[in-house]
Amino acid sequence: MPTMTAAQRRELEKIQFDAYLAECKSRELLETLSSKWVALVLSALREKGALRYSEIARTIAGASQKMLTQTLRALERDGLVSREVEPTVPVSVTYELTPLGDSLSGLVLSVKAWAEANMVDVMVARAEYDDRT
Amino acid sequence: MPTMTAAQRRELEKIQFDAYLAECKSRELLETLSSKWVALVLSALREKGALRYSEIARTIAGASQKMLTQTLRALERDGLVSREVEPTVPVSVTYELTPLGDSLSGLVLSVKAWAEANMVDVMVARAEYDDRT
DNA sequence: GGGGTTGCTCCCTTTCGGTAAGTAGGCACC
DNA sequence: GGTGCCTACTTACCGAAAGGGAGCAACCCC
Repeated sequence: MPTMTAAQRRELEKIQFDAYLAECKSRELLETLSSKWVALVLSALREKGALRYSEIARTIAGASQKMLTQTLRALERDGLVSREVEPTVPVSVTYELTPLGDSLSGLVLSVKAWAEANMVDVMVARAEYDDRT
Repeated sequence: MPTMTAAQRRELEKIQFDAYLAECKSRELLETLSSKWVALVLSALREKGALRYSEIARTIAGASQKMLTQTLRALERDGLVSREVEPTVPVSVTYELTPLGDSLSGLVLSVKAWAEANMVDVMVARAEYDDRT
C-alpha cells in the first residue's frame, strides 16, 4: 500500500467510521487498542515519558520479550509511538509517545486507573454474584 | 467465596492495587475490561440506555450469541451491568448500566470514539510504515 | 405444533502468548 | 584472537484459550 496523497486523505476523512458495524475498520482498530498490553505500555509511556526497551520491560512486570516487542511494533506502525535507535554500545532503543499516541494514552490511562480504583467494588460484586448463584 | 463483611471491605480498601504488577488482581480486571466486546457493549448501553438482549445484538453487528451472553454475564458478575428478566411472553431481558458501570462506560466510550475519530491518522501512519519497511 | 426470545452446550478452528534458543554488532577481558 | 557479554530483538515450537456455528431447551400464545 503506497503512501497517501493529501487528496486521498481528504477523501477518507469524509467517511464516517462506526465500530458498531462488523466490517468497519474502526472496529478492528478498537480491537487492537483493547489489549491489556497496549493499555499498560501506553500508560507507562504517559506516566514516565520516553523509556528504553528494558525500562518498559521492568515497569510492566511479567511481560515477555515477545509480547513487548510485538506490542511496540504495532503501536509504532499505528503512529502512536516513535522508536529511536541510539548507536551507543550496546545499542539502546528509546520509545516515546507521538502526539497521536499522547491523545489516546490519557484515555487508556484513565481506564487503567479506574480498574485500580474500583477493584474493591468489583470484588464485592463478584462475591455477591457467586453467592447468589 | 462468601459475601464480604464491611470490615473485610475496609481491609481491602487499604490495599494499593497496581496493574503494573503481574500478580495483581487489578491487571486481571484490566484484561477483562480490555476487550472489544466489553467496550462495544458498555458503549451501546451508555449511548442508548437500557437495552434488551436482541437490541444489543442488533446494535453490535456481527457479535455471536455466545459472545454476547458471555460478555453480559461477565459484566453482570463484575457489577457493571444489571440484568432484569421480565416475564412477558416470550421472555424479555433488559440490561442496564449500574452506577459503577456508568462510571466506567464514559471512559471506554471515549476510547471507542477516539478510534473512530482518528482512524484516518492511523491508516496514514500504517501506510507510511509499510512503505518505509 | 409453529414461532419468537433468550439463552446453553458441544465441536471445531484459529489465535494468543509463553518458553527457549538463536542473531547481530561491538567492546572488553585475558 | 577466541570467548564472552550486553541490549534488543527474532524465530520455532507448543499448549491454552478465544471465539464462531449449529443445535437444543424452555416458555406460552395463537
